[in-house]
Amino acid sequence: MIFVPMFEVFEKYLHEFCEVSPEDLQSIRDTATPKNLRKRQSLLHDGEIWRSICFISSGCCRLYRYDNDGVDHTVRFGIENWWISDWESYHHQKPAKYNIEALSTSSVLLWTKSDWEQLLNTIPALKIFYDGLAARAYEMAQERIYSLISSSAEQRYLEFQKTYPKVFNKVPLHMVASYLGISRETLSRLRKDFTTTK
Amino acid sequence: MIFVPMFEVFEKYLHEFCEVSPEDLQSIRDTATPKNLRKRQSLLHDGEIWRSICFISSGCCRLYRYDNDGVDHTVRFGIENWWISDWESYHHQKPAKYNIEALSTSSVLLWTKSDWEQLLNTIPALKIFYDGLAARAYEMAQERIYSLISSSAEQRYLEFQKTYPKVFNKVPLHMVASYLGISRETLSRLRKDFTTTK
DNA sequence: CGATTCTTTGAAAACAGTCAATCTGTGTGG
DNA sequence: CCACACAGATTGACTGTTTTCAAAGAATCG
Repeated sequence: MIFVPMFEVFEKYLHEFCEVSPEDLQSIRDTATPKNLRKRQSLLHDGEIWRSICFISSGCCRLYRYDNDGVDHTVRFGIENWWISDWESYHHQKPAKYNIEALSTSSVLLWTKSDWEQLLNTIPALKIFYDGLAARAYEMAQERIYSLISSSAEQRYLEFQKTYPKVFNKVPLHMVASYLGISRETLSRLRKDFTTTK
Repeated sequence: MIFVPMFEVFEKYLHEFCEVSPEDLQSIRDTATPKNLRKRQSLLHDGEIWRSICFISSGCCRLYRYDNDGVDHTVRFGIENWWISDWESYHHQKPAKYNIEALSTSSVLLWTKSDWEQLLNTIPALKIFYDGLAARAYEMAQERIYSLISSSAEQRYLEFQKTYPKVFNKVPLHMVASYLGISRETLSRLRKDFTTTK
């Protein structure tokens, strides 16, 4: 069982942002379920209910959704030290519209909704940390919306590469294209333009 | 002073989602600052720090941002019973990248950050309500991102009209175009297509 | 090495942006 | 009450970008 190193990553992460007592940390540890994922393994299928919150200790995942034509669209990536969830399904405990899968071998920590809520209720520092996390997620979403309505595909590509280099280096280009809202062919041609004009 | 009706709107709204005692409600009322806005009046200029949270009692506002070419992009609308803020500026108390203005005669209620935090700390029900509000805002943002990366301009237009009819009917079309990430001319032509083919 | 998966390329068609002009409705001042 | 200004919406002609479809090259993995 590769339990310990996985939790160590989380513990180190948590200590950076949040002061919790050793006892509280123990509670957090006790309620966590570690899970190892192979490449392409699914964590959530649309239609299911997402019952946990999920911290990525290592590897890379994505949140995506199929449109009416069966084409999938990458809404969000997650790498180590990120959280990934379908918040809508989680908050309302209703069937998910989104899917989550690992893009490479990954390990994650899961807490059930009730356990996590319990932790938030009993550990004020964790609640404060978590609220800040949600606030930042919203800010990032707004920034992305602004980018999508105001910038060209080329600008968005460069911005993504610059802002999330670690993610960029871990995911296939056709998923970057999907994330940017353009076709893989267009992305390919944009990249070609850079190398020929520069 | 048109103080009372403005707060009545808020009170009615709050009661729908949140149970607070009369005393708590009084605290909330006491710390609110009402403000009337004329059409085009600004609530926040980029570069300033957004120091309050803002509830719209009546009228219509928008959150927008200028790009490097000086073109403005509407990131969000707000009408009665909505909140409007630059959360990034609010949370970190740093200069705003966004602007907020009234699109028609509007009245809003403002709470300073410290007053609001005080209220959240002393009124658990308000805190729970507020957390839920933030969660829903995030879900809506994610839905919008999905729409922007997966749907055509035409689909996004119809979707917006259907999902937010009240907003749609209050704002000029060129701002709808800006919100959808297309030019006003393109929007105008999309609309023309509907009337000729149907 | 054979089979996926990922990326690139080409050509045509669909789509969206720009610029400039016009049209429409609203409200204001003379 | 009219004339005018102004903001908002539309249109035309043109240009530029993006998609689509089909095919072919890389790269990766068992």
